[in-house]
Amino acid sequence: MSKAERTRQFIIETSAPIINKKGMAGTSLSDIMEATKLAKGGIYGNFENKEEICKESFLYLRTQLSTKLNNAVAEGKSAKEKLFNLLNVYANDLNTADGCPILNFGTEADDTNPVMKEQVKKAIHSAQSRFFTIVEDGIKNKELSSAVNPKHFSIKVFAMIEGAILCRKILGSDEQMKIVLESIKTEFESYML
Amino acid sequence: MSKAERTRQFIIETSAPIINKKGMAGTSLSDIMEATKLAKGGIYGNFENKEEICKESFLYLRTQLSTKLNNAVAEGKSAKEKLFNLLNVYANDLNTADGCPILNFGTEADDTNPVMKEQVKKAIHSAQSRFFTIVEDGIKNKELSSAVNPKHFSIKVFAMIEGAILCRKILGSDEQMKIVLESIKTEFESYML
DNA sequence: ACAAATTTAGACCGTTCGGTCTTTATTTGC
DNA sequence: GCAAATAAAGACCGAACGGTCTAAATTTGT
Repeated sequence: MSKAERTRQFIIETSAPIINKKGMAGTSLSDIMEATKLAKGGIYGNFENKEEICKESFLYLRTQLSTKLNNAVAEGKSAKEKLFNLLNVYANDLNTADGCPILNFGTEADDTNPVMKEQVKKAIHSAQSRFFTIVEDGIKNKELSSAVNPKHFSIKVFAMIEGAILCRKILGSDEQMKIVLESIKTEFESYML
Repeated sequence: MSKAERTRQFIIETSAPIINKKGMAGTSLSDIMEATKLAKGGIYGNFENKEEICKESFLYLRTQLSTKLNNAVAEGKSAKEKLFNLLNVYANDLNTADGCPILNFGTEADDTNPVMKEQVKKAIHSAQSRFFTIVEDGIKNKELSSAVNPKHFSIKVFAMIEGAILCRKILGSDEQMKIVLESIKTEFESYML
């Protein structure tokens, strides 16, 4: 890893949480300079423009969270374990401490930034398919009733969790998140054979 | 209504959809000047600063949507009618064409603007209590089983809808919203006596 | 319709914005 | 350890930012 590559990575990792918090438009280059303790030259030697830093920051946050979620799933032996492990990652608010990147970047990009919007679109599909696969496999394994619709379930669950992340952030409490996750668990258990 | 009051209202109504789309940080005063065809003096004669325009714009959007939702509920005779009418407003994506203000302002304000955050907080509670009251009244009227928990139901439903609004915006399709709303209706019907 | 009061235009202000470029400092391969 | 290559510093740029203020235009009460 060359010096430049290390610096580039360092800039991304340092900027990502700031951009996630303050937004793309709300984060200025001086915010990034201050956080990285780098001068303009150090930044622009590694990135073409602010837009690129934002794009890479989203990709980084998405990968970070994705890895954590995938690992949680992988640790489960059964569909139930997989789903519950996955939900527990969302339950831990440190994992989306500054909010979910899908929510943050998505709401900002939807009307203004088609490139980012496309990235968020991929992220949504990937998050939903994580739930989908668990349920689908559960049905195949005869762990779950074939009456449950994996597509509908995954869409509902994803939507509910994103909404709950928003509520947690604004209300400053994870009470609602807990209620939502409990409800998902209960519904899932009702599908078990 | 004085001239100034009319102008002030005109500025709010013109700016609100722009700020809802582009965000508070992403909307510049020149955006507002261009949209209203007013010069700086016309704007700053009626508002102290950009922040105030943002605050009033959110309040306006919130009231607009709130009124539409409340009217829908009021038109229903039974709990079922009330809820279904309410959900149908969310189903019509024109009502949240630029996205839900709670989602848009909420995600931007959460880490940066405590005053706005507090406004969004109120909006969430008010939206949730709309669902809560319908269910609670339905139980009182013996229309719904007392087994259903109004608080949990309203939290779940609100979260799911907010998530679905995000998905509709990013995915550019209301398929998922339809699935979510149908699922809510089905669940509600299962509670009916 | 006219005078006083109010509202709006727009020139102006300092600041900050994103971005460039030359100079200096630091890595890197040998 | 030294020279060539690379990376970072920071002065500099024009544009755009939010906001002020005076002068002109318009509304208002009579």
